[in-house]
Amino acid sequence: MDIYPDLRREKMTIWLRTSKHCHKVKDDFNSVFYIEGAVPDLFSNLGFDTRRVLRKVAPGIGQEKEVIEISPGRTLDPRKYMSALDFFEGYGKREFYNVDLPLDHRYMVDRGITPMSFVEWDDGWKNLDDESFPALRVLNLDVKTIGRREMRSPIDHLTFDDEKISGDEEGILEELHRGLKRYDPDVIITNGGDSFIIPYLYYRGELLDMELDIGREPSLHLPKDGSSHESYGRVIYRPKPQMLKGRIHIDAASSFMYSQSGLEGVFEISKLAKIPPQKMARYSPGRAVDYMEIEVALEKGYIIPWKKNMVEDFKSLKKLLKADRGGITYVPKVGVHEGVEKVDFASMYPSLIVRYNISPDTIGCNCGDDRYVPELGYSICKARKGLIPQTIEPVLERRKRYKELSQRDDVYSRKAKALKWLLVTCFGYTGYKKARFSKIEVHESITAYGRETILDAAEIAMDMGYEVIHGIVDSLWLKGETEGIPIFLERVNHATGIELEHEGTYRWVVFTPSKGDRTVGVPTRYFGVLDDVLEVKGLHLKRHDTPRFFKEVQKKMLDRLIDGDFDVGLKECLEVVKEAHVKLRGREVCRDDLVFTKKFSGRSGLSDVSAAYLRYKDAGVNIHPGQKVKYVVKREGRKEAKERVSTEHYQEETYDTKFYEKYLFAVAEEVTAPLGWWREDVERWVKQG
DNA sequence: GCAACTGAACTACCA
DNA sequence: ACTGGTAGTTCAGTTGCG
Repeated sequence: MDIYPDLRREKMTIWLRTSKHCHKVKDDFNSVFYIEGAVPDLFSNLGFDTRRVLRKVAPGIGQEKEVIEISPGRTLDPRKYMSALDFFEGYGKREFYNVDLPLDHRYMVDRGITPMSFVEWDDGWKNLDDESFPALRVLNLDVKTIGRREMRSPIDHLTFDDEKISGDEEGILEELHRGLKRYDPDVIITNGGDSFIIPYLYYRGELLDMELDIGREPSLHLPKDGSSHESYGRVIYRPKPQMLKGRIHIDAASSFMYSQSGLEGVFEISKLAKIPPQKMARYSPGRAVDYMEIEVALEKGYIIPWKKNMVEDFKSLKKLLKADRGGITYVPKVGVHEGVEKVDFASMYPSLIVRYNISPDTIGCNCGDDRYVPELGYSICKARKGLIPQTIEPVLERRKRYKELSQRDDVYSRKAKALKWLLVTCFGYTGYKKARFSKIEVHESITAYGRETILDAAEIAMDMGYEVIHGIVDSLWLKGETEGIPIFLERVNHATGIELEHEGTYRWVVFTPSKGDRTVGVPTRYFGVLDDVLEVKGLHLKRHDTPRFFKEVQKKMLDRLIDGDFDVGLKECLEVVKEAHVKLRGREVCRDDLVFTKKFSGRSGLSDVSAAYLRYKDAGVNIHPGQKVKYVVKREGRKEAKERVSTEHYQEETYDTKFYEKYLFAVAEEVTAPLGWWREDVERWVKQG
């Protein structure tokens, strides 16, 4: 169930679930690795077996290379020895291979087992090859504190699934202990367990001198800050993971996969990528892609060089020099369109990767049996299947199967969604400079084929008499007959080899104008009624930083337009704005409905966000870069944080009506402008009428 | 000395 | 620690005017 290397005893620990009990087994794993050059004394002194071998280096095209294979004969993390070697010999003196591969993953690859699967253990593994997941007991655990959610506040009550546990603190914790013993859950789901709940419960237990085990074995859960890191100018905050032993703790608040695709999604990816579920819950889809590519590389007999950390990050300079282009974006025609069809390519980039065999080990091959990438002219091998296509192809097939099954069973739609994230990320990963098998030419080639594919589709559409209203990357908006779409799809599928799908028919669709040039449409902001369902993209309503009040105003406005009568609908929209305006002016809006939620990067100078950060700090709450802050604007532009914004820690009800009024008209304009009513028109109407 | 302008920084969404 | 493309707001420094 959960597998981790126990380095002290140098064994792998595996948790197994039978119908009745949970068992722990231990196994040895010889973590073989490779180095360049002569055998260092260090390794012979340690008693490691060494021999010279020939191996291919991933993800290269090239010949085999002579390296030394080192067999420690036991479970150990080779990286420890690498740093020792670096210390004696000087940094970067030789290449290392297979040293930074996750041990639990390697173990499973080696033994042919996967997490969340049926196996037999008899001092060795037998995989029983069953696609279903075992039945596990799942517990939802939550805690409510007396006062603020912090370590020093006592427990008010616990929620143990639907059961509320209250009373004095000692009683509550004893009841929790008994509950865990009795129910013996395999999975514990929390919301904020990493950042708070788990270390908090252990801390409260400690204060009362009580023994508390939330896992099946004791483990340490000290309260500790998480870490912030930066990627492509974005700061991301991760709380310290609180991993249980023998149980799977999933914190919904720090699990992208769980929030996107539920428990089944996490298990699905865990199984596919051979990552213990407790870890997978906290990993990004990119990590899963990395693991899957490692497995394929190992299967192909490659040795994998150690990807050391990049030394410098010349981001701006690199960006300037970079010729890499992304997907196609059209400039849509502003305003209302009727009789529009939406079509899009199913998993376009992954399908292109497979169809054209785009991979770091196939590009620039020039073996004679290759094809050439449009615009760029790179050669790609047709003869040998590449590492990336080999990784993706089964995922594509599996997702297709799940999508078909998802009509009948929600479980499959969740699994399909998890796989979708894997596929999307797989493309991004090819252009990510820190990724193990990234290669910029691969990324360029995928987008080049992508542009060619959608342009082909647009051309076929125009040949068939459709007007191309809009297009982004892999989607097209076409004005014309619904009846012709099936034939159109067929022609495109035939011409491009990538599956185009009919997303639906719009009753109407509206593209919003750019603020800079009111005659020009914006590619990623539109709304409409697609197959009788309101579809909204990119508007304030869809932004998580928009205060609730304005989301509701915009939603109400859009609801008035659904039936497609824009004369009546527009007037009703204006009424909605007017009502909201009166409320704002009269200070009748609840403070909580005016809260902005924005990410604090730690860089911004004198901004609302940094003012909010200062106010959190004053209240004794330290916000890390990458975390979000919530605030209400008290007085726009003031220098003093206290004057400028308020946060939840203070009883301050006041807000800047002028500022929020402006915001209201910006939100309203987004809906009315494409219908001919600009901000000043709305403002005039609201204030006079 | 202050308003107006401008570019960089920041935050967010779409595919 | 996935990508490029894009919008729109705000910050902070510079320019222009009186």
